[in-house]
Amino acid sequence: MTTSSLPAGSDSADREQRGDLEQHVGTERLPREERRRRTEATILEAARELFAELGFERATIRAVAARAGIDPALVMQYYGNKEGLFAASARWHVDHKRLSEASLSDVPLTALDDLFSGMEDPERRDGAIALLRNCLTHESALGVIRDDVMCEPQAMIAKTIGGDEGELRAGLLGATMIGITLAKYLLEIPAVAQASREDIERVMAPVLTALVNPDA
Amino acid sequence: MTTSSLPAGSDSADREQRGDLEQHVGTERLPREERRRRTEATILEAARELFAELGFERATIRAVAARAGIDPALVMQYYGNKEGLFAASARWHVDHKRLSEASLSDVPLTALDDLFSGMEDPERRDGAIALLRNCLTHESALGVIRDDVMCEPQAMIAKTIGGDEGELRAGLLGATMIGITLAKYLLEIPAVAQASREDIERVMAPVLTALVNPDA
DNA sequence: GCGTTGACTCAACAACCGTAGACCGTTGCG
DNA sequence: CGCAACGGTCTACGGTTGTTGAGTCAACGC
Repeated sequence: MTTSSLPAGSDSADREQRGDLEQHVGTERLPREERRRRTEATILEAARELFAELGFERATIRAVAARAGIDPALVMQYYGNKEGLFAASARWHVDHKRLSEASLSDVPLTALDDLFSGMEDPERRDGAIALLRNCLTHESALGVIRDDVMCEPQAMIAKTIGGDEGELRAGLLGATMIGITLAKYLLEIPAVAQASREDIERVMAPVLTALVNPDA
Repeated sequence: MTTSSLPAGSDSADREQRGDLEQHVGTERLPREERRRRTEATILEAARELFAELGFERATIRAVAARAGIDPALVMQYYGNKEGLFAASARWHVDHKRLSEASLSDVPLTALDDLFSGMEDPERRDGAIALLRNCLTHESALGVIRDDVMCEPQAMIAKTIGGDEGELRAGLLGATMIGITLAKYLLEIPAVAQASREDIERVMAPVLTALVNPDA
């Protein structure tokens, strides 16, 4: 019986917040493997939420465990240390195939589309925000953003653009996309945050076209 | 030399790094007022450097004091608490007059110019980077970025652009500028970081013109 | 049924951080 | 000169954090 009660009076009251998902992973009886998978997923989901909301430093392992309804030590058992937990939490999905197959005139809308669908999919959203939120203050988050999110896609786009300015233009496209993402979803600059996906696409599409295809 | 070694020894051994500016603020004898001003400035400079390099959480008051060559308690005496120190450190200069007087066709280059001159002026650079570095994880840094750096200038630009899309376009201009700044100076995306100021201005000027003045 | 494995908890450690208060020597003023 | 004010240091407290190791109990294979 894994009590869903308060951790009595040990260290300090781990009363973070939540009436959210207080029940421990398995009040129900389950086969070991299935149970393990569920706990792992529960921890990961809690970690993603907190890393996304609070950032790496302020999201404590104790708070993650409390949100997942388990003991802090269990988090260590699953992910080794806080860094490992973060590495498993922060994820960004890039559609390489779609991007490499896009023609020059399709690049702007493809990029915008990838961005929005990623940020508006509840499945991917928290992982992406966790990554973005920490990319300025956390080394490994920066690494993922720089390499997987920026450099790699940029290389493909640069090839599509061509010329000796291809890389620079692709880089500036990436910078612009990051800027819009941050402004809308992290900084929540009103003018951008309140705008609909369609508004932004309509305004930005010709602008980005002027960036990647200046001769058009 | 900006090595940021982590404290190796125990609590009492505050031997951070040395050789840097180890001599205390006044080995020399100075009038009280002058002496006070100098220590204050020294602390602020050390704080700016560390907040810019490491971010708010990882930049400890002990490390700031060590870099300034003084006692940690003195920092508290000058700035009240860590939050106060940060508020005094993180600064962004916006040239309101220049921006409000710019004609529509001048807006792009004015914005780019303000950005670069701010980031390349050693006097303002660290304060700006300290602000940017923490704007995703620190509430008061976010407040300054959102209000003073984004919203306020955007309102002026929106007025210059006019129309019912003015605010959105001004917001997206701001988002783009932030994106380029982060990519070049914080994330250090190679394609953008290695590009010269002139390269970026040349490529982006017509693009930003298409954003703020789509009818041109 | 029984021993073993594995999921999970409990209690604690060691380090570090921001901060407070007592203390010291010099400077400035009457 | 003498005394108050001030710049500055020293020491320590209370709290939080990541992390560990021993221990508990149900699930599993035989």
